[in-house]
Amino acid sequence: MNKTNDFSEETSDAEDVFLATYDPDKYARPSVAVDIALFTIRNGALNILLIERAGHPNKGHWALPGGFVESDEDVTDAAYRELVEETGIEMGEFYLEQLKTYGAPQRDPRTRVISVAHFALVGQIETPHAGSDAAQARFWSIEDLTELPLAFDHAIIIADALERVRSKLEYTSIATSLLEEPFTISELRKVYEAVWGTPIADASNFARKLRACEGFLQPSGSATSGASKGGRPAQLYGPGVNPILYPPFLRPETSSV
Amino acid sequence: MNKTNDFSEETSDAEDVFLATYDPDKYARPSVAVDIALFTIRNGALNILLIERAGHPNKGHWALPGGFVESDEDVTDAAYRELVEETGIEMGEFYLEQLKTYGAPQRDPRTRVISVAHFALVGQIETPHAGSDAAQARFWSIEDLTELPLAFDHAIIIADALERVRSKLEYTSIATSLLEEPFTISELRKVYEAVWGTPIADASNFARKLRACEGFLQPSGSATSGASKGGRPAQLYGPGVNPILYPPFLRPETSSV
DNA sequence: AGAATAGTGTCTTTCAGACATTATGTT
DNA sequence: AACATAATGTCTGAAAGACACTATTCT
Repeated sequence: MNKTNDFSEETSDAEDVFLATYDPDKYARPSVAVDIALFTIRNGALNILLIERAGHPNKGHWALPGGFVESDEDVTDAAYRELVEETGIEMGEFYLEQLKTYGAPQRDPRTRVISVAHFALVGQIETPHAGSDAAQARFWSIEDLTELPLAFDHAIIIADALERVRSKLEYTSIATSLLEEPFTISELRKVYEAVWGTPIADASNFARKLRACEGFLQPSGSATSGASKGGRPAQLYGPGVNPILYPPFLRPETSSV
Repeated sequence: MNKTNDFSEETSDAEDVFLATYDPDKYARPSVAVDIALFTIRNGALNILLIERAGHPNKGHWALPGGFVESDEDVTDAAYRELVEETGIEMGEFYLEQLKTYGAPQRDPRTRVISVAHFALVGQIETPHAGSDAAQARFWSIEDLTELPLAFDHAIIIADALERVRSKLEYTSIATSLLEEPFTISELRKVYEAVWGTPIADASNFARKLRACEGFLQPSGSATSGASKGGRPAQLYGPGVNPILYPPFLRPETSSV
């Protein structure tokens, strides 16, 4: 294994044995894409942004927004870029995290596409216009997805993203990314209820627990006033310096199964 | 967007706008590889399999085993295949799970390689022979890695894999994949101590908690006999039908930070 | 006043963790 | 007998969850 071409040394992630038996067809390079499950709260329900496919295959089915990774671009940077391009929201206005990579060979029937899926969370956002093509873009309530035809393996990606988000609400502050600042603990509780799809039995225990976790919520000092249906004004908060909720607030058992 | 070539429809994971402005250089297809962090227990310590690089770059540095994904192969299947090829262990003798995808553009200085990292757990295993090339393969204790030069971004991958494994011991049965069956609860506890790098304060509470989780351990009915330094024989177990440990057994705080 | 929402007090149950005790084997 | 390891009993404190009660606003 001491050839003089550009690949005389074994590649970083493979061993010499593979280059020794290199077959350009066998190792044809796949396309690498990112798909993003963007969640937001609308009318008290968890929503996800989907794009209707204008062409075959899966014409008329709904797909996650996404795009190809550029040749000199970090994979997660590609996810940020795509989300900004397709929704118009600004960097720093949303939370984004890598979810999982989907690499079944036939997941796209036309050509090999390996997709690095991400999920994103945003507070208020206007409905994005469809892209420069004819595809339609809109938010769908999570509960309505069962009746919606979803493209490719995107139903699985969405299910995995949902489970990840639901799980991370238990022990992190990501729920605050689904709200504008400042927010009340009641508003935050309603986010939890929307994401988990189940009511939290005791609002006062929820609030007490979050307040007890040092640095988790940052009190703004001010409180709500007016414009409500009555009731004592609530303290306003922002996310604190501590993104970890400890002890965690676990989902009711009915929703975790 | 109604051309007549093979890409007249937008691709599954990208939007028409990208194909409309398609630039073959901009969207040059990267190589996609898998890297595997294979853990096992040796002499009571957590070990990881590494391969010494024989060529530049990073000559003499240690790297995770891995290889390229084939053109018609699922990404996770590639990880299984590489592990079997490079270690000789059989399918079903180890646990494997996708970890995370690493896609920084310069992570391999020669060419764009996006790596889908996995981690794997195995019980007893003989030291694998190096591949067909001159590279050396051996297990390293996790504690010795600080002094070891690691190739590319593999130090980060290993750190992420370690954290994932340590975390999943708390609420799943994956630790049993680091043992041969049947095993005693003491042996399982020593796995936890090796992975977490910290002693479990009270062995009896640990055993009681695992036994209390229904279906987590499958009693074999028999017990150890002889070949020990004395002491009451222990019951022998295998992994049960329930892979979730609930309530979880959390790490001592000293090791989780 | 009455409704609505925010927040506190407190009790019960569950569980983590410490530690003492019993059980059963080897040397 | 002495020792080693396995397993049980029991106590304390932390936390979850239920629920009664107080606080402060709007209509």
